Amino acid sequence: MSADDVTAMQRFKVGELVVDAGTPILLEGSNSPQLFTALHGMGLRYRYLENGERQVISFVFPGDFLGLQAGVMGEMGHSIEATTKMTLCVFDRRELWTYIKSEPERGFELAWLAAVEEHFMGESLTTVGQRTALQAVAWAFVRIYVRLTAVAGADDGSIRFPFKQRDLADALGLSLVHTNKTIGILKSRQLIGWDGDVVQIHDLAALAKVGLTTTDAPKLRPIM
Amino acid sequence: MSADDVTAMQRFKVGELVVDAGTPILLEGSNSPQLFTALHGMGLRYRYLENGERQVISFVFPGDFLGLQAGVMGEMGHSIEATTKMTLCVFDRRELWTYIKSEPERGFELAWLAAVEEHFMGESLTTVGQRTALQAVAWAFVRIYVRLTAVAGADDGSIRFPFKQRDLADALGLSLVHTNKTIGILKSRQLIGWDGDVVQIHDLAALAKVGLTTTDAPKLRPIM
DNA sequence: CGAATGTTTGACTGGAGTCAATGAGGGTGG
DNA sequence: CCACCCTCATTGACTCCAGTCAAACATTCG
Repeated sequence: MSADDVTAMQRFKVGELVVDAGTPILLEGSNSPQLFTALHGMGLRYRYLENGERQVISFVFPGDFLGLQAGVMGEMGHSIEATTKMTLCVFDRRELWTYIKSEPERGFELAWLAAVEEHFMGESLTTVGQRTALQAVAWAFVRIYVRLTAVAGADDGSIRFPFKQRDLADALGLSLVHTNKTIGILKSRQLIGWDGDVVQIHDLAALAKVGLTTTDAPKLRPIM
Repeated sequence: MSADDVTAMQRFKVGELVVDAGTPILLEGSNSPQLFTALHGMGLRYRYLENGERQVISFVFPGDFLGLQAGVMGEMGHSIEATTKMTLCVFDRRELWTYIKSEPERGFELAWLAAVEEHFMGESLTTVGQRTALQAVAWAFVRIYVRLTAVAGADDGSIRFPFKQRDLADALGLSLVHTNKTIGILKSRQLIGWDGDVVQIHDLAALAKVGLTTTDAPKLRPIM
């Protein structure tokens, strides 16, 4: 964003919110008056099925915009919860309209955000549907690593990943047990390490090969 | 859309395009100068994996907007192909910018379109990841039936569905053989019929129950 | 020290994939 | 008109990946 954009965002901004780990931020079906940008910490987007299973839609990392669906459609299609303590930049939904009217370009940016989310979701859909557990887990680590290092910059082969194996399993549509065993395979092959909330990527290229993906960072800027 | 909106769309519209069955409309990675709205006919959104597997992202029905990602992000994340002969309403991408500037509300509508697509994709993700073949297939028929009858109106329990079992299998991430057997179960239970390109929904409520879903039509209007 | 949470392993089962073959239509050219 | 081919639907046999059940560890916490 340009300095101009930042100024506009500042006017739009209402305040900052700090939530503890485990706090629900947005609920499926809700029409929250607030929208957020994640500044620090990490979280989860998820939905529950009728049978009690949980599907993790995606992980929330710093820089992600939260509540787009509520802001645009009036209702969230999934819930969002803080996994660690999180700092959120808060926007008022009523101001969103004002914000868009101030510059037509704002509306375009909003659409761009939505399109990016859709893009990632399409990629997830492909992975969950068509790959073996080993491929899916490897794919997930590559995507997470690329996403985190793209923003944080620091690229020493390790990332902070404060999630549980249960979360990864639910994200990939795999059982906890099988996810654990699959992670074990990647560990034994010296491709990754995972201890507590630190994940180490020992061989990104090899991991990408296993996950049938590339290490390309996604396009991050609108083209207009 | 209001009459006003339609007028604005008309100015934006470049022309109509008729494509034969099997014609690629938008390709993954491409930056098409044109955007489309499907007027008649049906198609498929899909991606190919490195190993040659195809994942069908969604079916394209009349009323769907095509090329949003290319228009906003500058690159499609998936390909779109006509399954039947299709009539498309064509828009020029360069005009999209002009269109948005004409009324800030336009940008919002664009974001709304993207959010709706994302919403559906999130639902698909949940289904593909966590359900048995029987649940997934039942879910798919319910969603397709609800979507088609919501627009076409005519609701006599049967819909035109010009796709192959292969397409449905790729959409759900199932093998062709297993999809076929699963369809056989639904047929034997008198829940559906499928002959050629006509699918009959004999018992929508029961089907929804099997698919762990509801028969609710999605919200179709922005709230601002 | 128990209680709670999360990771790791093993044994067993079953749903879904793969391979393979048979039908069932629809086109087409001899 | 019919043999041939091609696509798609259907069915059976077999295999295996991943789910489920169950139990043992490892940590943290009150």
